Amino acid sequence: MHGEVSPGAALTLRGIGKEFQVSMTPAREAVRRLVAEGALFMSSSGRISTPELTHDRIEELAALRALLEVELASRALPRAHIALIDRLQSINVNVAEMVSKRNAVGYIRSNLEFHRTLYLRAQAPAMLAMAETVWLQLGPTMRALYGRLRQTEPPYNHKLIIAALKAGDEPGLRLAVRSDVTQGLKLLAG
Amino acid sequence: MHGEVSPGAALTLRGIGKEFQVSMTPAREAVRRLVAEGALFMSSSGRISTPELTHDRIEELAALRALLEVELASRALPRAHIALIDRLQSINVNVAEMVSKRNAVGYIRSNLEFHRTLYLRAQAPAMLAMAETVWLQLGPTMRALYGRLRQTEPPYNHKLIIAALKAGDEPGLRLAVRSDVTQGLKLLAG
DNA sequence: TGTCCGGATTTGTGATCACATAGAGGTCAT
DNA sequence: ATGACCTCTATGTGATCACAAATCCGGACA
Repeated sequence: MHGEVSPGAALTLRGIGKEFQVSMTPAREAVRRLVAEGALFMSSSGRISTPELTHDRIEELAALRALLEVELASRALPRAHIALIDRLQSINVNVAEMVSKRNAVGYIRSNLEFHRTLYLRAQAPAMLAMAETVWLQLGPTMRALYGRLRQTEPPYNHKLIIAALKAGDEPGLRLAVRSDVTQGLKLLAG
Repeated sequence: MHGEVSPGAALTLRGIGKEFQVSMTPAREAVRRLVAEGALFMSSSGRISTPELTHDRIEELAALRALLEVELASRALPRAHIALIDRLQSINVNVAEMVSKRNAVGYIRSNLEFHRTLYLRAQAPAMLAMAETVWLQLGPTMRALYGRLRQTEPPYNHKLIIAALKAGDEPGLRLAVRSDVTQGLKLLAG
């Protein structure tokens, strides 16, 4: 999810087992789960690798993010008190810091933390789980994306999101979330 | 997915293995996958059962269905040729037949086939997979729902869907799909 | 009659093994 | 130099086992 693994990287059950000091069995179960969630790809012969997404697939996943996350944000809005907004702002400082440090994994991690913190307020666990599944599928690809980020791109859309939350502006919030989710991925899919 | 198993039913790895003439290992992997997809519930001690959904969760899953399936239908609309519509109508005959026979599993199966056939045209595999995951989560609960169906409820919304497809009427299609997806589950969640 | 305790049984977990097959890498003929 | 072929290693699969823990079922007791 955090882009620590490159797209197309090959994995083996024995290798995973060794890495985490367990036998093949737990490694297999973890892999099966991740395959079910779309986080890993299993070839017809059973070989395991990180998926290499086509442009079409990236666009589709971006559309899914927009669909789900706009709804989650919208549901979180009426419950977003000042404490939440403060917390989002503090996470946003981290995001900016990671951008300036050009730390791709840190950027993705804190960016997703920003979104998750907001969506947790939506009280919609199944919907949040689906959004996280999409993040998982995009993980390896996102890293490739943020490698191309301009040097010190500020999380501008995040500021729009916070402003809309403060103002209780639902249309504005929906638009800001949609932009935030879509813009980076659009660049990559193009 | 088809409601063949009741909500809250307990399953064991050895039992599943015996049922399908395999050892525990493949049963475990299948179960892990289904747990990952939300189709099965695993207690903190690892016991496996079909989930018993709360009303809130049912409402949330219904909202997810609406969100995803409206989008899928909308994307399928421009590609819906007459052959597809014919096929939907023939599936719809099956749906009506299952309703009149009060065959719950058959009803669910053919109803989902109707939706899947339409959504396949959307050319959005990730989105369809997510919709199917929701169906999977609702499976056991849906059966309980359709047990309460009125005797010969015709698939009225399906006819609206077909009419909207024929007319190329996107707003009408979105509304019809939303109603079809929501109405039954609303009854159950209430 | 209801409650609590204790042993027997069920159940999931992780490890290990034999096996079939897919890839990788080298060899040889053209 | 290139492509076909072949061998050998790497890899996933399914089965089985030992083990720990949870659950269940009786019985004893209040």
